[in-house]
Amino acid sequence: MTDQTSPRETGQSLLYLTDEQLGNGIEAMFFAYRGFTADPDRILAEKSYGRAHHRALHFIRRSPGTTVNNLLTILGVTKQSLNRVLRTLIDDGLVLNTVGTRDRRERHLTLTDAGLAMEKQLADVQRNRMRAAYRAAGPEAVHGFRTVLEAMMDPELRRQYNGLTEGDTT
Amino acid sequence: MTDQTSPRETGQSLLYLTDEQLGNGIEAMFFAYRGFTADPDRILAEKSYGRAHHRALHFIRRSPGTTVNNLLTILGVTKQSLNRVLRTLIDDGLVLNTVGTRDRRERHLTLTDAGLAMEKQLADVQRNRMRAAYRAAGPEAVHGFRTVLEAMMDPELRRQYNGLTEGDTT
DNA sequence: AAGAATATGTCAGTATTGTTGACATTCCAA
DNA sequence: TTGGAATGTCAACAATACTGACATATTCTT
Repeated sequence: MTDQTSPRETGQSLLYLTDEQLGNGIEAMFFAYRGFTADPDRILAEKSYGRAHHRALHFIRRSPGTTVNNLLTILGVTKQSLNRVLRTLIDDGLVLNTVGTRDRRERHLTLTDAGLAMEKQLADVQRNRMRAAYRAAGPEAVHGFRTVLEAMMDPELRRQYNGLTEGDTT
Repeated sequence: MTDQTSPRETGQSLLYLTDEQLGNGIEAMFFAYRGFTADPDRILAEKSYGRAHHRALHFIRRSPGTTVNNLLTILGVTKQSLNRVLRTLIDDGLVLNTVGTRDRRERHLTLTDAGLAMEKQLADVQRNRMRAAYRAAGPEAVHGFRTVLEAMMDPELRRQYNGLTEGDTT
């Protein structure tokens, strides 16, 4: 059997991290991410959309009026890849693409009512799972969860993330 | 600003979970998973492999002698998809495919020395990030992290996961 | 005003990873 | 001995990513 995480090590240094313990965390991420995407995926499949559409809808709702470039940075994909997804969302009337007023080269992206409804439907099932997990685990676990996830991000992504979640002390 | 997680709610029930708090957790998963896969992805790209190869190597090392069917269940893909990946790994001499002794229809998968080396190279960088995150977050956060991830899995995947990590009380 | 730089969009080609469906082989078990 | 399970393989297709090249409109800089 594996040795437990030593309770002697509290605070900042966590010694005795065996490869196996770390590997279990890695597998936990893998399996949890599967669960994390499972519910939206089922809805998306019905509507012939994919995860890429979900991500676009999510971040446009999150930052209404965001520019294409900003979205590219957050999503970390190429403009060609994003454009394909945005094209279908715009054509299907879920996303509005408006020329910028200050800088007319920019396109500002917002969700239409239909887009908002779609995003909500996806967000709801994903939040439901999240809520259930949070409730089952308890507030202290949730805090630790968020702390570890944040520490796992690339520094640049962490900045993006912190910019989005300002004011949330969960 | 968002209200904090109420310290009154400790233990099992966590009320006051706003959509925004849950959404932040969702984004944390998204950004953290990007970080989680970033390091192995860089190595894989050099060698013209993908994440699918990494996952196969990981779980074969984890359960040496596992059957194709077992791997299919764990990975949650079709046999055609897995077979394509296994084919290249076998042809490249990273995975051994041996006929079962008890049931000769089954194929038992194990890593060759080259496969073990490759898997270790990938696991090392992924564990390094994990270790850094764990250290930065501290043991209690790690415990919470694992608890929430486990609660987020589909029940069936959780069973798979618990089967693999038996004895780890981290 | 000319030219550089920026933001966006688009076309073409390619790779990875997933899917279905069909079919063959091998072999265990009733 | 036959039915079904485990495995492998072929073919076609779809989603999502990539690179590279190029076009257009706009803004900034000199």
